[in-house]
Amino acid sequence: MHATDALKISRTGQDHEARPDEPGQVAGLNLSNLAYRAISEMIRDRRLKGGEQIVEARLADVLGISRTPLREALQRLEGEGLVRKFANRSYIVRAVELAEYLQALKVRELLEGEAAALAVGQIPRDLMARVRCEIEELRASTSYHTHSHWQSDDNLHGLYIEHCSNPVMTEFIHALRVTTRLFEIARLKDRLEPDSVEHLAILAALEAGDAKAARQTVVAHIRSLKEFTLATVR
Amino acid sequence: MHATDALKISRTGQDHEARPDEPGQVAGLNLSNLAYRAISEMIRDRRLKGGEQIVEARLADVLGISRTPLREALQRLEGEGLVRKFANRSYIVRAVELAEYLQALKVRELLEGEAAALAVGQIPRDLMARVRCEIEELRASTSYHTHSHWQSDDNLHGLYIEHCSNPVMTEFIHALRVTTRLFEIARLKDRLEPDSVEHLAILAALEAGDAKAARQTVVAHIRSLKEFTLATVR
DNA sequence: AAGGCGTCAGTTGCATGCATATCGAGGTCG
DNA sequence: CGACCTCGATATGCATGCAACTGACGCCTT
Repeated sequence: MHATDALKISRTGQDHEARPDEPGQVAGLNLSNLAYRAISEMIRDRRLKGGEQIVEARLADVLGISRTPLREALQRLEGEGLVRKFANRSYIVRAVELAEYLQALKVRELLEGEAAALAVGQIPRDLMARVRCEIEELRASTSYHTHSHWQSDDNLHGLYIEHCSNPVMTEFIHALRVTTRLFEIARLKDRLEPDSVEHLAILAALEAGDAKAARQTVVAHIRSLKEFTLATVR
Repeated sequence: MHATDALKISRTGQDHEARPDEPGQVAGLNLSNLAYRAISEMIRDRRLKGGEQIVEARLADVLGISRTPLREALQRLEGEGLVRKFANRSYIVRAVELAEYLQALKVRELLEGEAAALAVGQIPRDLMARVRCEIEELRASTSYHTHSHWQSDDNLHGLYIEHCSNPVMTEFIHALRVTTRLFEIARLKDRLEPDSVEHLAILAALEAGDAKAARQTVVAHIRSLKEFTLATVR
């Protein structure tokens, strides 16, 4: 009847009896919020797959909370576009199809290109050095883990996304990247080598302080991603 | 203790677009949704001002519903960024400051320019003709109404935003336009004449099928808006 | 006079219970 | 045999009640 407690969310990190005087309430740590984060993560990790139906009572039980905060979390996710609801039916985890993926890549090309150009000269050198190390380690590694692939990807793109001096642009690019990541790329592993090469090219342009090259390498990278997808899909 | 019923939302209204199995149907007509739409409109119409605190019980009473669906609506709005909440305090209507406004305009410049170029040749001529009429009527009118100013603005920009063949781009531009509209422009009325002129220039480029000119006139229009704001602010 | 503490009103957080809508299985009638 | 109706299992929609938290005010102590 009861799900294992492993997935349950909790304010305390452990089970019962919340400690009321723990600070760190910047984000707000109520059940709605925790559920929001948990579900958000489940979707990104594909523990909830695109198109899957969400049954409130069951998910609430899995998370160990009642339906009320769960529903609030789902509404928030709907506002962000991670789930949708039709008529009076269940929530559905958003599924990104090829067409939408390509459309989002097109927009990313525009925005990320601009962000890269704007970020030139704004990025701490040690940060770039660290990301370079990460890419090289990943490339040299004998084992492959999806998670570290995505992480390195986030870190590289984050370099210019976070330092373009335009928080609105930063936010929108993040949203776009969520969309593209929801599209399940077959044979993602085959992207490791081209990703690494292209990422290093972007890094070189950023380190050289060459705005034109930064924009151009980023645009080329995103186009390469599009070509790869089109090639593997057909 | 009861508010006047004037503002209350209701299912029974003439909302007759409730086709049972229309494919695009996302809305659903439950109280959460109605509250969502009502509040969304209140924010856009500035009946709820930026920075204003939202007291759940009171707003629920005004809308004639209980707190539960109201809270769900607020969560959704938070996902969309129209309201924010700090720690365990009340929701606050989002206030867009000058800096964010300018950042959003910068992004709009990029995206709307591209959208206009993409939309060339895709827009029904009669639609363009109608928008042209509207602009000319508005310009010639002796009275000024904020609402029709915004409406004409929406219609003109909508021409290319809706017909750029990239729904993802469409959606993001819409979100950006919500952000910029939340910024209260002082002396908006003084924008009527420049808006009209610039809108007609955009229209001419679209009608002529000149993609380069379309992008350029749109970019110029948005830059003009920025200049105007900077001039009136100081 | 200044700082600590209790109290209270106002507010949000959440579980619960009941009303209502949906879907499918199986029976009925044309 | 198929269209339609019924009924029950399963879902979602929402109001309500109560617990917990917050901020303000005033009293008490020092």
